[in-house]
Amino acid sequence: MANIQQIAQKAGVSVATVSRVLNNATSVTQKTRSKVESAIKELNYEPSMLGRNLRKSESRLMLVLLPSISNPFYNEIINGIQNTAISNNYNILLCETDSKPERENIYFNMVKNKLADGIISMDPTVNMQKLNELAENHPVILCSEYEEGGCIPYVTIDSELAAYQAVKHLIKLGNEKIALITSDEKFLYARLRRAGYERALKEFHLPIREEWIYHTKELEFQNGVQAMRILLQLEEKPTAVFAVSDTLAIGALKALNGGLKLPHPIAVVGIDNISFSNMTNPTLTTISQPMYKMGLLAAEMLMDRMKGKKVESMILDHELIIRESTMG
Amino acid sequence: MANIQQIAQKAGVSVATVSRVLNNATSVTQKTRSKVESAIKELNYEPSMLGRNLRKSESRLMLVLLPSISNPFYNEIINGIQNTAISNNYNILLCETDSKPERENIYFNMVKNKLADGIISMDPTVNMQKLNELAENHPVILCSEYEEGGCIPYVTIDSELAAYQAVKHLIKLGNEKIALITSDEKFLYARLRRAGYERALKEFHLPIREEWIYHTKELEFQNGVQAMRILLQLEEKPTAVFAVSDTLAIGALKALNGGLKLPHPIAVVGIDNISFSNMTNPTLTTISQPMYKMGLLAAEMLMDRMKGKKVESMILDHELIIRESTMG
DNA sequence: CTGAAAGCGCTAACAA
DNA sequence: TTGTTAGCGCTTTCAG
Repeated sequence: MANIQQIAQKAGVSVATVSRVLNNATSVTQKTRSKVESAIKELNYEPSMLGRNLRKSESRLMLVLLPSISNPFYNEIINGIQNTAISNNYNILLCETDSKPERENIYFNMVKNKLADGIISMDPTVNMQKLNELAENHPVILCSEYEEGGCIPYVTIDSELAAYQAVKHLIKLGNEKIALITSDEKFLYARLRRAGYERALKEFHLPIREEWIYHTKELEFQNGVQAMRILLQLEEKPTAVFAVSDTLAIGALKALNGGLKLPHPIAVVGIDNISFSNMTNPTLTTISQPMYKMGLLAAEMLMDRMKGKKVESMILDHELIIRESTMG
Repeated sequence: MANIQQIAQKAGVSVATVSRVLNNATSVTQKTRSKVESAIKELNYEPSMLGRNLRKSESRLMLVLLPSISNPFYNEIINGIQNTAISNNYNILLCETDSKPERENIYFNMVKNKLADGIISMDPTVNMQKLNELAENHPVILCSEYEEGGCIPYVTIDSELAAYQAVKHLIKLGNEKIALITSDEKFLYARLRRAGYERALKEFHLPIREEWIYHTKELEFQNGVQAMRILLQLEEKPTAVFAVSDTLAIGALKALNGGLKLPHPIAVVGIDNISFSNMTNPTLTTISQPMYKMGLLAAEMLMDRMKGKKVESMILDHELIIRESTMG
């Protein structure tokens, strides 16, 4: 592999001039430029980013932390991040933590080691203390999951309101026994969505019964299946279910169809509007999050941060999408 | 941020010694080591990978090219790649090309520019000519999609056989009118799967009718829905459908349920065994690919390549998973 | 066992 | 407009 020296020699100019050509500096005569360019072609030269990165002390890489790419919720967010990043000459490194602290540490170190310029975390399981420490010296943005009252800027939706609206929709349909399938309440979104669920129930004077609230360990389909099966074993069965993610809701739907015959179909609502939610049978009523926009904004915020600008947290709008799973 | 110089100064040793401590060289007395270590702690020092990478002329990053992460088929493969990479001190950079050549070029350049040490391509839309050129000077592995008779090592399954077995399964169930939903035949897997489909039909003296073969533009759910709708409009409707991916098959299933009443249910088989395939109603019969293993092997092959070893292409086993969509 | 020094490939300040 | 040169932070050879 040729280096900048060899190009300079071949073209009969200095390395500085080659560098100027490489970086489209204006102060190069067309004649010199051509000389350099033909030397580059001749030697099949590709400038090394390693040298440039060291010199400029940047990597133009941003890290995107997420627990697992198997949750399609992240797909569109990632698209948003990626498109924004690329158009700003950045690249993204997708980092699956699998909710393992060791993994997380690897990625934190990449930032500390200058191998990445900043980090967008979408991982609810992230170690907030460590992330806060990192954020003192490095650009960090939270996306979707965030810390209340924390100092890291975030972009998210109003989870409490979303849950409230989802449950209210179920109530308006005449349901009075509404179950909640949620995940571990160590996660803020789970606490907020539960709060929204309870607010709706209270507002309509409906009972909040612990046995109708099921906590899953993860957000995989199977967790939703499992949850629904348990709820169906109750003496007093719910007539409707609100799940805090589409993956759980889809699992619940699966447990419902082909299961025991019930006097009434059980209505189901999810959150996220993942693409698969329109392929289930029945199709899933859900709250749509502006995933692409969240990703786009998170990336913009990160880049502002990297430039040293201050950025404000944002809360985006969501929308109830009514489909077959709540149409009896 | 402290650098190695400052540590050396603080510890009263040379930078060489600090470097030795950093890299666990044996030839450092415990006493010197402690001095250095406490200096590191005191200054909160983190070694810069930028310097190391330049010096060693490696990035310990591998690129993973795929058309879109929204196809869950890639999830498990990526897990396999990632786990292998991490345990070898590598990181992966997921690269969505969106089937756009500009995107692809960005990633190829990262390898040329030394920003990445090698590349695993799972992108059927990849520009094979350019990839071959790249492979002359850089480590490249193909995963899933490959080039027949090409010189880039690959890991894949026997697509022709998989398709043959899927269709044979439909035939054994008594189906004689079997449609094929496939994608553009510029892709090798599409050609191979069609070949398997035709081999099975011929073997049982069943007709191959062009109107029962539908080509989709992409592999999204919606493409499958669309395809099935067209097939249902035919005068002579097929009684079974083989789709070359689970996403298409799931779309087909969706078009089928809630649609017009048919004398017999239409059987559907897919390929991939993505996690959704078990959540549809009915659940999907499919050919399971060993996705995790494919990813694992691809990563190992790439690392061997990066060490300069020769590697052999591999064809892995698949398996027919029978579920409700072919159980009438 | 430790230090001095060269150098990886590039950019940018300064000089000409 | 172009060249000279210092140096980004690290590893590694060679000497001691």
